[in-house]
Amino acid sequence: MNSTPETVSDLSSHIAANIRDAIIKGVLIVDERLPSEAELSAQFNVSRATVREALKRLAAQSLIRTQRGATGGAFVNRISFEAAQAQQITTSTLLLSMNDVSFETACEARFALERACAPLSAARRQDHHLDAMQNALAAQSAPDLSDAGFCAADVAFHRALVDGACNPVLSYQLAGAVEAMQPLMNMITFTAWSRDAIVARHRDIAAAIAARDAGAAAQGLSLLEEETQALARTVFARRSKQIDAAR
Amino acid sequence: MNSTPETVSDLSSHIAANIRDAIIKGVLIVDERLPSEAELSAQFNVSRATVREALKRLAAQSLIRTQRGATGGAFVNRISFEAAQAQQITTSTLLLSMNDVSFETACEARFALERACAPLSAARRQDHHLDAMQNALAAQSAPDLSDAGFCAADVAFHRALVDGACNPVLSYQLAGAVEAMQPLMNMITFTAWSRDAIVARHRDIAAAIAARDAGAAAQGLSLLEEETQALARTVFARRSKQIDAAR
DNA sequence: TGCAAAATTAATGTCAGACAATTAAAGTTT
DNA sequence: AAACTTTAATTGTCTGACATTAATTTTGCA
Repeated sequence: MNSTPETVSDLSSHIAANIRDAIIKGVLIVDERLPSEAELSAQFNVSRATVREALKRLAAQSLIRTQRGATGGAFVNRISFEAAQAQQITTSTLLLSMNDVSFETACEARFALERACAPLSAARRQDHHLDAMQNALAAQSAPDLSDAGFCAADVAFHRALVDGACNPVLSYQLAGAVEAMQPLMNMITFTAWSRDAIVARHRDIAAAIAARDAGAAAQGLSLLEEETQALARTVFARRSKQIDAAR
Repeated sequence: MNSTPETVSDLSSHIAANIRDAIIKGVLIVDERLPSEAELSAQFNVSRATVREALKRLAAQSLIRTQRGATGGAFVNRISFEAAQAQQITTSTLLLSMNDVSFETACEARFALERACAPLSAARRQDHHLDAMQNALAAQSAPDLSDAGFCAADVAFHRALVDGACNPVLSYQLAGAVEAMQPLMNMITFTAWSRDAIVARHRDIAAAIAARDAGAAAQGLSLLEEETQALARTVFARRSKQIDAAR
């Protein structure tokens, strides 16, 4: 129930934490208008500039939005899954790149989570999820596709798979895991041969989901994980050998 | 690779987005010092107050930290798993409470994700993970424990289970799912009988993890999910009946 | 009267300049 | 050499002003 500690002796942090807690506890409800900056500065006995810095902090977390004009002000924001996802992707991406998380670790986490979606997706997927998977497959099979394009289609495929579970919470959580992997995936150069292997796995997985076969889908994901890990090992091994040779 | 759109015509948003992109793209690296506020205001041709609002936005996302004093300034922050988790928990919690996500949906997502950790946890758990689970179990078995205390111990148990997978990315992702459920769980009043049932399941799961039996752990989690869902249905049904009666 | 234009008002967004607080480094004294 | 003092750089805060935006009210005219 407690939010970020924020024990720092910053007035603006303190005020931001104060308002944030009120929002989390439900004292301030969605679309409710906060007091104006002038009123807040009087309430907290600080200058307007300090209040504004606090409000900007909250705006950065999508907790509030502001409107100008006579009836404007700061309003408690209803966090959308979309906005939350965007934030989570930014955070997850930086987390992976800054903390030297190995490809192996990130990949393992991603596929473990995705396998968790497989049974639900097999049970509930709609036709449009299958269509989205087929479209992604078609895109991936296109010749003369850049590596970035291949990765983008890859993400689209897996997001369709996850969305098939028809559980927005699951989709939200997985978006972070899948998208944050992209910079790591982009480090890999996909040969024509490895692309074929991936597409073949995807085809199996799509068929399993279409046939509502949860076991086959999970197995397809496990195979794909193994192949992806093996591919990454090969690429990184070759790269480090080149580095050694260059010395 | 793109961050939050932020097409709004706010100078401070614009500047924040600018610096954020530089961090994401790696133009600014960890622990690098940004130009001073005075320099930034000169560079972007805005006042210092505007620059400060931009920096506060970034600080709210843990992208930078600031230090006062002669050699102080704003520094690119290495996002820690801990800080990222705290943010994610705040966001996830609000997401669930503001978007009227049903208990059922959230619960389903949580257990699906947890089952994904079970095989890894069974394979890799260390003794201290088992100890943490046993401690949580003991806490949950204590008589005269408040519902909030019971829920807190519940969270501790499941986090130990997840941490057993020894994959920081998984732990990070799951923390959001597990902790964000707490406010929903707190809506439930646990009878002595239902507590016993939950503790019994936990005991099974802990034993399965200790025995490195992935299948049994997953099965235990599935049973626990069923019972939790059933319990929630009962509680909510009784509550809505009371509301009807009060009319 | 009815309606369009103009004025008013209340709010956020931005600016400029000042001072306080903090901290590291340089200088001074013992 | 060690302890103290000064200095300089930087963030944190305050004040007051003006710009911009947008809803509301008033005014003017047909």
